[in-house]
Amino acid sequence: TLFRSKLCERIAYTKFVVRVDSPEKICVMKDQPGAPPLTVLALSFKMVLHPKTNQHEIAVVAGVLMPEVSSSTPVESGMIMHAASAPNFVAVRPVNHKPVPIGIQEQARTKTGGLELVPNEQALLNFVLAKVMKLDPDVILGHDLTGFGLDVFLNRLASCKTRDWSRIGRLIQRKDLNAMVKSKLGNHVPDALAGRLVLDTLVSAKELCPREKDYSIPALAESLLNRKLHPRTDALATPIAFEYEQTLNALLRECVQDAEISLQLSNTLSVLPLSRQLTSLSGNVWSKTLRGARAERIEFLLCHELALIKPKLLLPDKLSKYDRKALEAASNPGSAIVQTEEKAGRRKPQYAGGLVLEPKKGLYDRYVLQLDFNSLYPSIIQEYNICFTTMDVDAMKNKAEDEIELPEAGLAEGVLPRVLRRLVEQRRAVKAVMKKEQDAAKVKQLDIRQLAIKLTANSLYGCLGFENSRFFARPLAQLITLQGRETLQRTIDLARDSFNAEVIYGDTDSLFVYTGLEDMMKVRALGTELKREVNKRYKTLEIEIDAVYARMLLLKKKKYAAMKVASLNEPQNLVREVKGLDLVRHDWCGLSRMVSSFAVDQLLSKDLSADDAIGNVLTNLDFIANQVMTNQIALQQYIITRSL
DNA sequence: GGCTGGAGCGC
DNA sequence: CGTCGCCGAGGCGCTCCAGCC
Repeated sequence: TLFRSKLCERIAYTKFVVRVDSPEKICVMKDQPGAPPLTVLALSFKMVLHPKTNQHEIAVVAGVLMPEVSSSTPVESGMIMHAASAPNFVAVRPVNHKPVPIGIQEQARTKTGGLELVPNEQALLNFVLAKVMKLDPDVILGHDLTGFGLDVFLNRLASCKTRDWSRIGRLIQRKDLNAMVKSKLGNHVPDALAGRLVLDTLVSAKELCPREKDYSIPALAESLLNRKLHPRTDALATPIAFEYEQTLNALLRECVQDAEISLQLSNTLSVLPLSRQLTSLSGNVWSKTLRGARAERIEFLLCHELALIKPKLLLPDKLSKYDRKALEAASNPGSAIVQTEEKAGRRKPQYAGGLVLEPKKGLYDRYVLQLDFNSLYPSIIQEYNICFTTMDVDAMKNKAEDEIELPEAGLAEGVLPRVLRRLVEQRRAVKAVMKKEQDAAKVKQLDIRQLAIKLTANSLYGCLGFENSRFFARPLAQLITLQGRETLQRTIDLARDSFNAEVIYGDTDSLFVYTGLEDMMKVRALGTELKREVNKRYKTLEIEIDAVYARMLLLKKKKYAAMKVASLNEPQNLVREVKGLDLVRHDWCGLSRMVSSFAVDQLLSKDLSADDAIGNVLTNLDFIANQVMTNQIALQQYIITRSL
């Protein structure tokens, strides 16, 4: 039944409300007309601290609107530039009861740059609510919205007792917002914004670019958008910046730029098309995919898969911590209840993980060959048909690792192997399209998509070992990592025994072989031969030549640096790769990283003997020490970043 | 000197 | 109209550091 919203009881701010008697009456349309375009509103805030309450208050809001965004195809970059050149609005209010500078007042009067001047925070909040109502965006987008911006916004809406606060979403909500934001239970942003998608580019970037280390706007703008930004202030501004036209103008520009950059990041990463595909893949709710809840995606993926198999199976209950404790207590009535301190951080490991070889430390100056298993854990699940449908997980619950046995050969393919096989097939298809694609931008987007499929496949294993997951099955996780360790060990033994190869290091799914060779053709031949010998032992498991290094400095487990041959056809073209060393860690200052980087460059230099390299390093150390003593190093170079 | 816990990496 | 639900979080391995006994 389709109601005009005004005629029925007010449920939503939308034009129409559709009410369905039963979920069974909902079906998927045949001949889908294609998804309607989305309206996207990028928001950005600047906060100040209230001097007495020490609470965040909102002082500036900027919005950039992008209408007619497709959720199926990536956005062309031209459209973003167009949207960015005209911010939809930027609003500012006086801070600490001091009027904003005359120049800013003048800008607001003449509406230059869409600037709006409002008398106080309450008015600012209402201004935003009115804008959101009018523009009615399907997607509200911004950087760190869920962790900061919208969170503070909701808190301010509550504190200022704003009328009809739920206009920020599409559902009319009369709940007491104050009670909502003050209850300790998690994040209320998505609930408050019911009916709109919340796209937090910080959350998305973390999921889609796991190798990135700095997820701040300037860092992401540089690495993903190739844009170097001017040094900027924090989202938390100082009140004094509101007293001068120049500093306030800079603040306003920054706020608009943050919204614009966030919009560009979302487009570059194709967050909307990608999250929509991921959602279709797992059959969960889109807004949850955007929240980055991987465990829930896997849960839905498996629930749908289980609904298809016959005979039908009961799904495992989803147990909360409380449920699990109650069950535990019921099964051991005599035992005392062990109070486990649940800390927010990482717990102690519950089972053994990957095998890490003790490295043969040193500087290697001839070719090193690196071989990697492709998607080791997903492959193992498929190779050995590991699944709760092929094994009696309950019976193994309290067994030691070496008592857990592999499923018998010849059983029908389990649910987990089948899901993974499908994911692998899809990823292969994406990669095939990528190879044919000429457009570099589209290649990048396809690359992100295949990465996302890979991440989904990899997090399946993670969810088996995750206590709060519906499909938590520690014995399976244990068996998978055990097979991983054995697979790597067998490969090392084979390399040593059949090829007389010197394995100098290996971590979980990789091994590094010192070839002692200087002829690339021979290195490739060895690699190919090793690969063939390993792969013929398995159906699904597959090892590949991951890299060849011309020089390698191996220091410790998970700490090494090497010159990687960029392309096997051009062995002269080398790229530095550094893992785990101080110079890749943010908890060391810039100066330290610089010195460390110089040392690594010297040691890995093709044209230098080790002695000469060491000599240069020592000279450089003296030079830098002198600069430090004579105060010639910028203070910036001494800053370390570390969370507490 | 051994132990523990936290941070931040690697996979 | 308010209450109820009380969730919301992928894994382990390793090094380095601080702090404690």
